[in-house]
Amino acid sequence: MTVEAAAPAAQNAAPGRMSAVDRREQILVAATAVFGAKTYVGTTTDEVARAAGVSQPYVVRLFGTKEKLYIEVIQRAYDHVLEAFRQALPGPVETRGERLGAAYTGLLVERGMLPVIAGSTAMGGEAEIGRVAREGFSSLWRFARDEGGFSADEARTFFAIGMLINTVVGLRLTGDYGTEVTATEVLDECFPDAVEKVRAFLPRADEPW
Amino acid sequence: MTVEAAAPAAQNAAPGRMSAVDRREQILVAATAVFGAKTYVGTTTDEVARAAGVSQPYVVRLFGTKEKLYIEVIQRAYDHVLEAFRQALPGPVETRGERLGAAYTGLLVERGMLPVIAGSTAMGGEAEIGRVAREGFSSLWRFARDEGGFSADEARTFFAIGMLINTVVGLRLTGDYGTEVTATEVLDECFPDAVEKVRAFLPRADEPW
DNA sequence: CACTGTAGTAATCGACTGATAACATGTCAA
DNA sequence: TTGACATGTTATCAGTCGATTACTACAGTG
Repeated sequence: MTVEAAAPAAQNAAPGRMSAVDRREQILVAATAVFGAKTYVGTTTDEVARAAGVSQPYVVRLFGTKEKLYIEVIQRAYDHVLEAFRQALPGPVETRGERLGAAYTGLLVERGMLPVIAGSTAMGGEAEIGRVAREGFSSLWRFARDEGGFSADEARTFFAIGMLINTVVGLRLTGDYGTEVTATEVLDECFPDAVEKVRAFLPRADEPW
Repeated sequence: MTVEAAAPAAQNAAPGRMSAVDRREQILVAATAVFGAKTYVGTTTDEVARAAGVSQPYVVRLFGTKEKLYIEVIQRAYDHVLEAFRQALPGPVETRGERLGAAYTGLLVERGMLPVIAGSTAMGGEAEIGRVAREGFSSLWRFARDEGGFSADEARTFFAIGMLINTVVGLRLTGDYGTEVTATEVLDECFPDAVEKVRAFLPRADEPW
């Protein structure tokens, strides 16, 4: 009704049986893509199921509820960010910000990862989900301060830019690149090193994902 | 089901009849609060109606569809931000950033205004809504560049901080102020001048709004 | 081969929600 | 006053969605 449902149908055609552990991971990957494209409430468990190539009741049974599934999705997303940061940390302090920034935009290759992070930051009002989202953000902040050696002010700037990236991604500004002044300028002048990655991996405005 | 519905029941007890124009504005105010608290898809037209003190069908009839209502809400929100920026612009260049920043956080007094802006930046995937959201963001950017005299780099930093504010608001980090390290640090060290306003007007993590 | 636990589906239900239709009430001009 | 339009409601529907139930099929073990 509100969303022009585009059911993509089993992206990774799932063969016969699979171990529950593998199936869980596969569903989490699919769910990340769908939740990232349609937000938490806008996503149906059926869409997740079809994206993963399984039946809708099976998704529910594996994760209990849609909420629990979403919580696992954002926890996994924050874990991936943290892991990417950790791997990008070693190196000269001068380029530390660029390295971590590149590690963040590098996550664009994992469909829905960044949109899910961005979307989770708007869900502080939900009791359980809000708790997990705050904890996820906090874990990144503490990493930057404790392990990364960022000062409070450096951390502020770093995270601020990260949130701007989230916005660019969320708004699908990349679709207007080259045709609209603001979009072109934001991307071209402000994220010169990321623009290629962003443009390559991001859905355009007219695509559901 | 997913959201612990807390129907606030007619905040501004609407007396008898009202001109359609006033009623529209009243509903837009209420809708801003509800959409801001529960996101677009998470909000029902019935909640908006009860918050405004009218019946659900009347909301639908006045605005056509829920989507059109939401579009008016975010357009109005971006208009308010632009207006606040415009009023805060005159003055010395040195404090320009602080003035505009204060104008932005000052919008916290209008319930849902900032969350609605923040939420709209995640809806680039929706055809109509995405168009309006991109146009809204673009209007702010062009204001900063053309009327505000910001360089591209200054604009980037300014908007990045704004998006970080959105995140703080969306995550309800203010609820953890004083009890959690990250929340306290982000608010205390990074937004020293805004922390009072934020803490005064923002819903806590356990409140729906 | 039989047994058993795990992977998976089809069918279906109850609650919710946006929208519509039909009806009611107030207000103002002539 | 009366008609006519604008303001507003109650009742209700049709579609959607998360969840439950009951069933099926496969794989490994003894």
